[in-house]
Amino acid sequence: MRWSKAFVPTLKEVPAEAEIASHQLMLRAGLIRKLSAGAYTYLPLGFRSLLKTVEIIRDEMNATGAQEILMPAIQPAELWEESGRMKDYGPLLMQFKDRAGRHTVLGPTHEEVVTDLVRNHVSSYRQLPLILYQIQTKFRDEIRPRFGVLRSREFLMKDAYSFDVDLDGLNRSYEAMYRAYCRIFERCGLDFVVVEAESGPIGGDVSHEFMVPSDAGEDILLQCSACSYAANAERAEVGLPEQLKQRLHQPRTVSDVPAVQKVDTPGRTTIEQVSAFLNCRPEQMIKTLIYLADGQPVAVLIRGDHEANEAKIRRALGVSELSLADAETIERVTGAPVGFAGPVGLSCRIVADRAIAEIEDGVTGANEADAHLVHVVPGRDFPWPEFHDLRVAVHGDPCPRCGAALRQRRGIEVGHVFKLGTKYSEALGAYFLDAHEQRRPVIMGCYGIGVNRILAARIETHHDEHGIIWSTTIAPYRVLVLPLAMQKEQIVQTAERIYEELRRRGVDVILDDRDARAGFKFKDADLIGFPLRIAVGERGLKEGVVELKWRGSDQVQKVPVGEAVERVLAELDRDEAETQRRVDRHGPPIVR
RNA sequence: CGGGGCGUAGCGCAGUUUGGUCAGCGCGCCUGCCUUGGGAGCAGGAGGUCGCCGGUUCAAGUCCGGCCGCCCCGACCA
Repeated sequence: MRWSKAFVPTLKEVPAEAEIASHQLMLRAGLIRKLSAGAYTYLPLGFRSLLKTVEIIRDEMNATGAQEILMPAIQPAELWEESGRMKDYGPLLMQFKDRAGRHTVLGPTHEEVVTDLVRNHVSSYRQLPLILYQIQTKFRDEIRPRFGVLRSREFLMKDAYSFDVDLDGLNRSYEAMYRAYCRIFERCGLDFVVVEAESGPIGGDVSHEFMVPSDAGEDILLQCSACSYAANAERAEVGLPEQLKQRLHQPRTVSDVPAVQKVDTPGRTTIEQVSAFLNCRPEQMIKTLIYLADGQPVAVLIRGDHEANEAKIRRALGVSELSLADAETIERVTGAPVGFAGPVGLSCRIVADRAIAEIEDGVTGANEADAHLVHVVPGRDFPWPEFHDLRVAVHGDPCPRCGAALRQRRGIEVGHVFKLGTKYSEALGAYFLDAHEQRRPVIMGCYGIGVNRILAARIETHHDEHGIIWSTTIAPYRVLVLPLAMQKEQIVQTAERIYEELRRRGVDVILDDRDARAGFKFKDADLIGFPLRIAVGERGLKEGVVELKWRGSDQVQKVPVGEAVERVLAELDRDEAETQRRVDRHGPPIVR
């Protein structure tokens, strides 16, 4: 490509709308432009990177035996009613009625459509296993699109779906996808970690996320400082030290805590307000949350400085529906308005996070308006409750595997794999006949990659004050030939020769043939971040050399003009081999 | 959806408090000269219904009302 003919609108100044590095650089380097909130045009350079990423994904997916298909973005709403997901996915769906009045949605994901396909065309165990995938635009009416392409309303997703006859088959498919994902992200030049995850509205029980650690990430992950445990904060378990474990079975007898005392706390309903008003620490407070668990009120006790984890509560209670109770229910259950609930004298079921067992002299709501209780001792003033891990894990908590401290960091989710089981096959009726003529639901898994996010994550984690630092694998062009002065015949001719020869040898290369000053071209080159730069200038030519420089390095290699092309090819080969080594270094996946 | 901020030329911004030489600056763009190893210099020039609609006023970018768009924070009693 000749730069003079290319549509590459770079920006010297940072657009006001962009806050994080990747967003700013994608705009400045002329990779994307915004149409409206969460909707972006990919310009030629950005689109090249996107397509290269797609090709890597396709290559690795095909290598697993998965088969590529393309499903419609337009989906009948009935399918979503049928799967039961209209309810919990509803607000996220872009919906419309077509001219015939048919309720239609734009696909945010394709479990329904692919399961419909399979139920209609797979009826025998002989047709399984099967993995189908597609790379397609997804639509989600996000609450708040943000950070450029990191959370957008329209984005490119690779979604794969596996269909197996039994759990062993599912495990094999899952592992194959997991392995392929590691290879894909490694090839794209991402530093990623795999974490245990909550499956959310997709459903299923086992799930892993592929995270690129970065402060710009929206997810919080907890990683053990000693062992290999890593999990999304939504999922992370809190380790149980032996000492605390003992205590859970046997309330300590405390003799030096005075009797419970009721104190006035007019209008103080939050932990902050009460702790400030009564001058106590949030760690002393017993937060009492009234939930409706499958319609039944349950009081959940959480230490004041901790946060309840609804997924954990749901699992601990063994219920499918869980939500915080409405004001009316709270008043009925506790006898007090919202903000004054406490476990003392409460008649409904009570479950507590394990940290409650360590409170010796607690503060909690009095189940009476404008009043709290102090000197509350669990086991003395209210029955010793059942204990579970019910809170969100935080930095410093013990690892559930080895007890070492968990470290907290933020991460960008680039991929997610789920073991779905039979959620969709049963809801939509995807059955097959096994070898014993038994009718059984297909066992499913699903596997997603946010393609746009790969670009953003790479940039977010690989840039400097001058611009982007691409991996050669997904850079818009791998090589830039940069003649320093266009009015010097010899410079232009040399640059042209190298450019043409590289093209002939199959290298994707761009020639900056713009009649601009050298400094200007250098700035653009660094901003976009073409990995390998060949500068052709008067100074070098006097010695018969051109200058080779990798974007991420300070080293400039002087190479005789005649050897330039071979050297570039050798450098690219070396780089490729290095990538391959990194990919191969990934051993068997950590699938639990 | 709640809170906060913003909307003036392609980009970044000033001007709005106190209505009236208030259509401005820098970058970018065009023309010419000059320059050519890290976003040069000089001269000339093009480009804006001041987000939209309505109101107040002799007069509105500026005041009032409504709407739209964009960005950031936060979302289900703690």
